[in-house]
Amino acid sequence: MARNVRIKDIAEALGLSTATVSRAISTPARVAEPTRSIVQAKAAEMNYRPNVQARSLRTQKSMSIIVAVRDISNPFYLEVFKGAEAVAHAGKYTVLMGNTENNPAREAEYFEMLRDGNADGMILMTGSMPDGWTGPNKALVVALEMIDDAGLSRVLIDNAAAARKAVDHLVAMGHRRIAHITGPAGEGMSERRKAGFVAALADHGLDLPPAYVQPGDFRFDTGRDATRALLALPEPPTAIFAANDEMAAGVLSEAQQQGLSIPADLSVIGMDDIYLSRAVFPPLTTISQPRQDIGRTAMEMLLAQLGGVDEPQEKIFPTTLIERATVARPKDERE
Amino acid sequence: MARNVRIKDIAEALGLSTATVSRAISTPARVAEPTRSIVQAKAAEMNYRPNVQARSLRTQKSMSIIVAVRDISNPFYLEVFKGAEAVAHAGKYTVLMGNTENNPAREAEYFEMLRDGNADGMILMTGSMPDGWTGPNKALVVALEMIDDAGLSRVLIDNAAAARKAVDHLVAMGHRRIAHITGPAGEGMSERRKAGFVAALADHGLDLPPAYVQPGDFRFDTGRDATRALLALPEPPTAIFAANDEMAAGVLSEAQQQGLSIPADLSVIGMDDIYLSRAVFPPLTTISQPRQDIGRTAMEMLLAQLGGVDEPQEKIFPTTLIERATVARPKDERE
DNA sequence: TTGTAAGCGTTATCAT
DNA sequence: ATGATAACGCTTACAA
Repeated sequence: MARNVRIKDIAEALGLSTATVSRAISTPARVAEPTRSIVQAKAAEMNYRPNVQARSLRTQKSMSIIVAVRDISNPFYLEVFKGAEAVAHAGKYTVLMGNTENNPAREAEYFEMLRDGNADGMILMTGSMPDGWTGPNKALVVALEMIDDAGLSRVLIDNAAAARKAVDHLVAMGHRRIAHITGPAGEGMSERRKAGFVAALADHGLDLPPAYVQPGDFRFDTGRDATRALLALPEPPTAIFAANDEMAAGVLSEAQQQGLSIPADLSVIGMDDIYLSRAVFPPLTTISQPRQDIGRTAMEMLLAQLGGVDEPQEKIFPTTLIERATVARPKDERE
Repeated sequence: MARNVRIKDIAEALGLSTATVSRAISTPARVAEPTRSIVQAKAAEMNYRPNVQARSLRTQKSMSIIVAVRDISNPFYLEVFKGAEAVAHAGKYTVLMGNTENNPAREAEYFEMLRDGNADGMILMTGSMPDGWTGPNKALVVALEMIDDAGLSRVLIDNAAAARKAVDHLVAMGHRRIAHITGPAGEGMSERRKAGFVAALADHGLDLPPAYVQPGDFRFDTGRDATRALLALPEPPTAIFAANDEMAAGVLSEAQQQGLSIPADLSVIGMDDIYLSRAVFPPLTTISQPRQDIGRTAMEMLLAQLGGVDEPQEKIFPTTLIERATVARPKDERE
C-alpha cells in the first residue's frame, strides 16, 4: 500500500507551492482560474484525500458532532438520530452517537469530548447538564426538552397539547372515566404530558380520582403494573392514556391477559408512534411526533450556531393523533 | 475561556522538556520515579487534556472505530452496538455509528473513512464489501455473518441450528404442519435459517408443501402478508416459525385480526428476541441470541487485530429457545 | 533517564 | 495571484 498522497505531492507534481494547492482545494475562490482547475484535476487524478486530523489540528475544528442520548437501546431515539445524521452528513460533519446510559459520569465524558475539541457541537437528549458547565462557546442544542435550561437552542413538541389531543379524542368518543400512566416523575416531558392531561380533563368537566393517575417510567413493565392497579379499582377507567407507546403496549398486554377485549372493553392511547405501535395487536392509536424532523431541525440549528448564529433558537413541532384500532366508544354508553 | 493547557505549558511550569512530560503521560514506564509522579500531579492540577488530533496526526492512529449497520432504525442492532461500544470505550476507543441505509454509496463512504485514517477499524453488519476493497491492513470484523467472505474475522451464531431448535420445540409440542416465513432471499442469514428449517423438518420425517415456505423480508408487513397466504391454504399450518421477531409480530397481528386465538389456534415462534417480543400479546416464544456478547466479542476481536493479532478469528455463539406464550399443542391433537 | 529537534499534513500569515 | 514559512500539539529518534 503506497503512502497516502499529500498536498506536498501534488505541489511537487505540478511545480506549485503547497499553499496554492491547499487553497485550490479548500478555498477555490482564492486561486486564479488556470491554476485552480489544474490543481483540482491533479488532485483527483492522484486520488488525493485530505488528512482530517492534520486539518483539524490546524483549524481547531473537528467537523464532528455528538448526539447524546440516555439510552441507545431505546428505539425512541433512532429516528431522531437518523434525521440529525442526514443533515450533518450533508454538511460534511460526522456524528458520534453518545450513549450516556443515564450515567452522569458518562454524560460528563461527552462534555469533556466537546471541551477537548473532539467534537464541535452536541445535541442533547439526555437528562441533565454537568454542574459547572460553562460553555466555552461550543454549539449546543437541546432536543425534546429533556433539559429545562434557558439560553440554549431547543427543538421540542408541545407535550401538554399532545396530551390534550388524546383526551379530546377519548371524550369525543364518549369516555368519561379516563386514566393516565405517567412517565418518570420530575422529568419535564412526563410532567408536561401529565399537566396537559389533567388540564384537559378539567376543561371537559370530568372527574379525576387520584388513583386514575398512575406512576410509570416509560417502560413496558410499568405500563402493565399500572394497568393492573387501574383495573382493580372499584370503578375502573374505560380508557387509558399512557405517556408513551411502550407503556401503552404494557396496557394492551395486561388487559388482554385479564381477558379484556381491546378496544371493546378498554380504550388505549399511547404516545410517540414508535414502530412498536404498529406491531402490537390491535394496532395502537397514538400521538405522533415528527421525530426525523426533530433530529433534522436540531442539527440545522447546531450547524447554524457553528456558522455564527448566536441567538438561541426555538422550534416547536406539532403532534398528530394517529387513529388506529385501540379506541372505541365505551360499553356503558352503548348499552 | 483560557486556552487549553498543552504539554509545553506543563514542561515550562516544571522546568522539564516536552519530551519528558509527554513520556510521563503516555508511556510512564519510560520515565524515572520522582519525575513521573510530579508530572502527573502537575498535569492533573493544570487540568491537562491531550489534544487528540495532534496525537492522531503524529501516531497515525485515530482511536476510533466504525460500527456499520444497514439501518440504524432497526432495533436489532442496538444491543449489539451497545456491547461493542462498552468494550471500545474501555479500550479508550471512540465508536462511530455508520448508517448505510442499504446504500452502496454510503457503504463505500465508510470504507473511505477507514482508508483515510478517520477510523482504525470497522465492524461490519452491512450487506457487502465494496468491490475492489484491498484492505490496507485495516482491522475489520464481520458480525452476524451478513457477509460471506473468507479471510475476515467473524462472530456469528449458528442460524441453522437455531431454526432447528424452533422446529424441534414445535414438533415436541405435537405439531406436524409447520410453516416458515423467510428473511430476504439471498442473504446468508435468511438462507441459513431456512436451510435449518427445511433440514429439521426432513429429519422429523415431516412433509413440507412448497407453500409452507413463504418469502419475507424481515419486516412486520411481510409477516402479515405471509400469514394471510398461509391461513388461506386449504390445509393451513398449525404452527409458524418466522425468521425474525418483527415478522412474527406480523403473524400474531394478522392471525388475531382474523379472529384466531394465539396460541390455541396457531403457534408462533420468532427469532432474535428483540424487546418487541416481550411487548406483544401474547408474549412471543422466540430464539434468542446474545446480542450484547456478539457486539462485545466483535469489538474484542477488532482490538486484538489492532493490537497485532493477524490470523482471522471466528466465534460462534449459542442460541436459546425462550418459551413465552405463543406455542401450545395443536388443536386437532387435543381433540 | 532526560533533552533536542524533527516531523506528522494542513492552513494562515505575511511577503512578493 | 502565488510563494515561503511558521504554527497547530504531540511523539519519537537520536544524542547527551
